[in-house]
Amino acid sequence: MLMGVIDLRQLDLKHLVALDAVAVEGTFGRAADRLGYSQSAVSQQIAALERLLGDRVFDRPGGPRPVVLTPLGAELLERARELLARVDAMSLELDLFRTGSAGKLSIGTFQSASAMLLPRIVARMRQQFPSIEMHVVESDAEDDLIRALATGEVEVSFLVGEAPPDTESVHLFDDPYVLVARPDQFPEGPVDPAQFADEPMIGQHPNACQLIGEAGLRSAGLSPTYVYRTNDNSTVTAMVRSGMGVAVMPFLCVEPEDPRVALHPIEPPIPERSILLAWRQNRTRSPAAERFVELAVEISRGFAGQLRAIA
Amino acid sequence: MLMGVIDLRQLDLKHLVALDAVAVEGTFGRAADRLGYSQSAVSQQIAALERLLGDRVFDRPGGPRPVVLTPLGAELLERARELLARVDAMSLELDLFRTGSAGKLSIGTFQSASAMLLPRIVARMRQQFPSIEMHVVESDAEDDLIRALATGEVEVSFLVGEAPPDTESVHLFDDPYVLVARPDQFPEGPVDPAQFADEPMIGQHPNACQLIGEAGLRSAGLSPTYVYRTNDNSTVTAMVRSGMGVAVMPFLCVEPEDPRVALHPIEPPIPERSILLAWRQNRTRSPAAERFVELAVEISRGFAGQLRAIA
DNA sequence: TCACACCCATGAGCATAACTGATTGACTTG
DNA sequence: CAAGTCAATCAGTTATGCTCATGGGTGTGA
Repeated sequence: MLMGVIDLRQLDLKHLVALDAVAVEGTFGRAADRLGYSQSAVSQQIAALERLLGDRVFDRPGGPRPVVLTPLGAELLERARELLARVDAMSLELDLFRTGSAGKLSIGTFQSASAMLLPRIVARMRQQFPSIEMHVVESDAEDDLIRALATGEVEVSFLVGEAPPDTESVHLFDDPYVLVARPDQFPEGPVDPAQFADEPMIGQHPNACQLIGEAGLRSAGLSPTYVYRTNDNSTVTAMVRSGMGVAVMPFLCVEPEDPRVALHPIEPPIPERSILLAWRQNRTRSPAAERFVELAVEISRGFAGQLRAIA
Repeated sequence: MLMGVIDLRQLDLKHLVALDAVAVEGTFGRAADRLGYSQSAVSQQIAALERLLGDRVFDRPGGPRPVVLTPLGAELLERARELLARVDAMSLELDLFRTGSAGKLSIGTFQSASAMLLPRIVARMRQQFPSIEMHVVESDAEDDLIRALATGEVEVSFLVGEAPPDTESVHLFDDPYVLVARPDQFPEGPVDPAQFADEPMIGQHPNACQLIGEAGLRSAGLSPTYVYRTNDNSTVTAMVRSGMGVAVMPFLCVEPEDPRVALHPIEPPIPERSILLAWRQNRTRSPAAERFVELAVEISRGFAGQLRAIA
């Protein structure tokens, strides 16, 4: 940080622009015209530059002959142009960033959100803002996501349940738990928890969704016994299909188009799983994050409609 | 050149330094202490930055909590640090250039100078200033060299004879023409031009050195007939050795250690060839060029002594 | 050779930008 | 709720940057 004789940090970028203009025009006066200054101003700007460098940057032959760069001036100009180009590039990049058409966005998510919700949002983002670079951090441990949010590792994160402290969030929708069973196992329509109280259960390894679901079942009076646990949702349905048992899963987690299993609303319902999108409280969000939130809300509305259709 | 919303060319580098300090310290006040400003000043500097960008670069939570970068601020800081590093590098580079310990130097030269003089100077330069990058332009047409000097393609150039207009120069030494003959051809010591008036001559294709030499011979009353011309000096001596003829060459051009040819001063002498080092008049020379001139003078003095020894 | 044209440097005057110091208001914490 | 911390802001001063006018130095053409 300690500089030698020259410390260009005191430099004014205007002076470099003036240097360039004079070098091109060959005359302080014409350069001044071009820049909209008086000749005197340009003279003083170049003088300031030379004071900073400790040496002349132009030879002034006097009379009507044009001024010419000294070797030092030529070295400086070469670097100055590069620097100004860099500054212009910065202006552009930051402008793009500010308007949200470029930038980086890190997103926290968990399995079911990344399975059903995230792909649609990401697809829309990539289509509307192709220059936004997205990075996804997935964890099924809610704590990880909250921590990532707090450290800034992710700027927004999908979460389940209540908004943690120091965050703001939007509620996206409530994801009801549904019963997944063999097609012939129950008549179409709602099923009472009592009807499958004795069925062996298929489920995920304990994570936020799973635990909330189990708590819901217990509060409905059931004591479910799990005969198989896997975090792979298609394996869950496969197990149901094979007759090993039934599953109670968030609607988001099941592939609704699979004709080989039946989905039943649970009636009376067990508490829904609230899906929300959270970010740090009182922090300015990047425009990219704003867009992401907007899109998430919009797409979630579509999901909510879908949910009403089966519930 | 027309900027969008943001034009960082109006930016003051001090503001970027302040941005960095605040980001590191977490507080306007501590950043101010570090920078030697008042808290108010830093506050205003950041405000100026934000005015320029059109958006906040820090979130100010209020109270004793530290300020934190907004996403835009983080993007800016990343680029700002890069830019400041570049500026510091520029300071260093220009300082090295200014003191002559680094830089570029283009040198104009012609055959005999590049054969005998240039290697020694270049060697000393490379040894004393290893970071100076030298570029040599060689031409046996004096006009080319003068033109290169005028356009700035070379900053200094070796020349023969008189200094052209618009140049300054130092006289390095006078290079006498010597007779190159077979060892048994003449008795050791000076030879009168009349003694080899009828000998067939070996010489170079017409260039500055050669023409000056021929003119000298003619003014001494000779009408030399050339039976072989080559620009390769060792071929000239080889031809002399083979008995094809004798050569009159600038002393600089002959390899003085070759025992298979004899060198004779010419007495009365034909006009010497004045060797000088020239540069553009009234132009600031780069420190590298100054060093080069100094070294050239110094080394030429050694040559002059060597010349006196045989003349 | 002399007047002229051209061009940069410089000084005076002025506007504005930048900094200091003191104060205010917002917010957190004990 | 009081104390402490911190950024914003206001007023006042200093410094900087600009314009205008002028001076000096250097080629150029009558």
